[in-house]
Amino acid sequence: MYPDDDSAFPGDLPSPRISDLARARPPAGPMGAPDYLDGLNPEQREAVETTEGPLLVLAGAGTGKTRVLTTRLAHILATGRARPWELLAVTFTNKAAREMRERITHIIGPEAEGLRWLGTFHSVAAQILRRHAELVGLKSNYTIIDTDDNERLLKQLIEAENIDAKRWTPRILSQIIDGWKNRGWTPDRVPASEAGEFANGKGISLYRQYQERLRILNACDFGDLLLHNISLFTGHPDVLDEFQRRFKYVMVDEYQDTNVAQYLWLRLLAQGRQNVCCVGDDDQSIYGWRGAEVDNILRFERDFPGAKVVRLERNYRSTEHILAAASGLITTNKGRLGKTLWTEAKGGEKVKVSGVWDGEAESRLIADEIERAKKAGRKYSQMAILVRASFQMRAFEERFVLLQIPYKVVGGPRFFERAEIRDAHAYLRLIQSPDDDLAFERIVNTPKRGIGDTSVQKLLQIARLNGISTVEAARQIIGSDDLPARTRTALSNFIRDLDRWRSLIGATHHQRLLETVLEESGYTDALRLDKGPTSQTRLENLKELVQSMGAFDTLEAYLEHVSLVMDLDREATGDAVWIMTLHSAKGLEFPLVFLPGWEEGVFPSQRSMDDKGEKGLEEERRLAYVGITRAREEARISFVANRQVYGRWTSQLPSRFVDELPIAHVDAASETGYYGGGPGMQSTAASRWDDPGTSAFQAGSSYDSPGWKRAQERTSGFSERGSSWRGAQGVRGGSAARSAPIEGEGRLVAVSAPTNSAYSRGDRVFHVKFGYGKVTGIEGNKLTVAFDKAGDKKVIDSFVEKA
DNA sequence: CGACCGAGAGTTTTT
DNA sequence: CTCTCGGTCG
Repeated sequence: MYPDDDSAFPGDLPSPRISDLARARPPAGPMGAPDYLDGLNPEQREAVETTEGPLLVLAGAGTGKTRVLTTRLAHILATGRARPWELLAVTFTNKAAREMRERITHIIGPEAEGLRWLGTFHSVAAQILRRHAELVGLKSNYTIIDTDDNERLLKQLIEAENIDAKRWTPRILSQIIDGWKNRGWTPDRVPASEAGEFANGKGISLYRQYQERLRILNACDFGDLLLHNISLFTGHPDVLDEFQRRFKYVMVDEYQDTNVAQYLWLRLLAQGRQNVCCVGDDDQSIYGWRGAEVDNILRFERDFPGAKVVRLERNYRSTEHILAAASGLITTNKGRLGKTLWTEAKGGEKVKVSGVWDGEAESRLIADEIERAKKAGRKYSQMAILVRASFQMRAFEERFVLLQIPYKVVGGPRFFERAEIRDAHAYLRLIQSPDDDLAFERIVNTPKRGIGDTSVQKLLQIARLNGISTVEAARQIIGSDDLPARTRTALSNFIRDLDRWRSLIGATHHQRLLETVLEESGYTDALRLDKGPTSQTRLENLKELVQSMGAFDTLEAYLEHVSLVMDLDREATGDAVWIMTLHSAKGLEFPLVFLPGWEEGVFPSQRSMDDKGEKGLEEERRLAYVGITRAREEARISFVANRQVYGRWTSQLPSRFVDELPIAHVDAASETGYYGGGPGMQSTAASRWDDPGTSAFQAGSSYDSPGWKRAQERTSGFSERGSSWRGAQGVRGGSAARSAPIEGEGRLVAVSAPTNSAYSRGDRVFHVKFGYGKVTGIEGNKLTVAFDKAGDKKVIDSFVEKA
């Protein structure tokens, strides 16, 4: 897992102790302590003031993590322990880095501008690599390629190997290679056991070829930034030493999301002085699927002997019920470092759980609640719908359009990933550096100018054979008779245009330059003629792109920026409900949060469980934890009995996570009539939520009460045995007698008794969505029915009636 | 070169 | 179901 754990690294370097610490006096507040320490709780303050030696800050959701991080940085600067350029502070996203910089500026003023090494892992690594690129076989003006270029490159390699590119797609290979890079493996380090991952063992060889192509192109992908840094440090101890000395203090945000390569990188840099502070929350590790290793945080104390661990457990965000519901849920996970969040915000609303008939009813329910909340004085922007997967968003969007509720979808295709933006960038890149072959390939025939694929292939071949750039190959071929005259003319015109545009650099402002290029190349004209539904938006995107370039002095500066910061601050839109995935909600908070789709297979996602088993399930559970803890005042969970997935109706079971919520902090909302979704279902007699005496989590009870312990010991999912949801539905189908509440381990549990089902095999039944069918199997209150039209389905008996 | 058709897929997202 | 991709035909 951790390659060459110790052997690959140079031995510990002398760690010079800073003897003249803290001579400078920080600005003093009324109590004699510096102002910025005011209002920190004791744990936060300890984390801030523990500047020397390794420190792990376990910061639960809403415990003031960012505040600690920024105050700590400010404290180190204010006490004169280090100068801004001697601090290394890494985050995962540009947004986090920006926010941190802003907040530090707020505390210490303009001195924060000197924090050159505050940034994302990738931007810091890119800076380091620029200085020493030649030591890993690159030039310092190397380009950073995006996933698009990456896949196109791989496609060429796959095809050159005569591998079936349908079975073994560039995307799959790209992901495999990325996974290897995330684990810190260069081609010669990939273990043989991984060889079978792609096209019968051709993966490693393709990886090697890919790296070779990148080197020739003087380019790297995102993973390379870290990997090249690691090779640089391990291969050149003097360079490592330089950076170890430079970085007096190292700080890492969201440590639970680091992958192995990032971990190795950090460990190399922090090894010298040992002044490393990692902040994270193992319970919020939700990026395992892209290489994050929770292990990194779990093993911190082993990697840095003598490490101090500070737990931030006081939550400032959510009310007691929300916190308790989330905490109860997450305790089902094993292998946690363990935290017990608490709050002074007692009471508040319980977490509301509602079950409804289908997706449409769910969107109707949530839209209604949003309107009601709006009437009660909440702003739309205080409410958010957090879904597991983006396909769930549509139902809400449709409903909102109908009711004219303003909403804003976060995520989706990002600005810099749109084709038209990439095309524009490719033009700029090619104008800037004529040997950017990837850019050339991208736009040589965009818009269509009569240079087809065959011609391009020929150009590539010539370029490869002669070791020249594709543009150079094009120049040569124009003078030959190797291509049809028409194509040569087109190519010649294109090259002529490129040269002309290039001559404008410096003379013309880069904003104007891009406009000229887009006009003269025919790009905008082609878009204007395009009658597709998106062409208008694309034109607007291009305008916005031109706009965004204004913030940069030169074209070069702009291009350097976009390759690393694939993110654009869009102007804030007005008051609107947020719709986003749980993943993109991490780090955010809202007074009112809706969590729809809590059904087995949707959330937890079937695929996560299939692919990663128990580990995948635990990550899903952490995602649920993240979801609930986004809520400040109210969290509303919902699930449906029937859902249309890819046009097929499927009957759904409530998520096991619903069952894992501690009863005392949950409200089944049966009194409001939601819990059944229809008339006659308002008062669900035997909902397990209603019983007050069974909770391990009652107000005032401590987490180590006997009931709590029992809840922790409970292992298997409740929905295996039946759930109150079915019990609730039972009322409708007249099958209440079949679902009897029983007392089990201190919990009131509705379990179906399999013996007395109202149906038997062979019965003809009718289902509202599926139509007529015949019962072929009975399992508790779940029936297997062979429907005449819809085929075999598992349904809950209360959803069918005798035909 | 462009328009049309059929097959296949179809979490989560950053840099 | 809906979208994207690739292939084929005119």
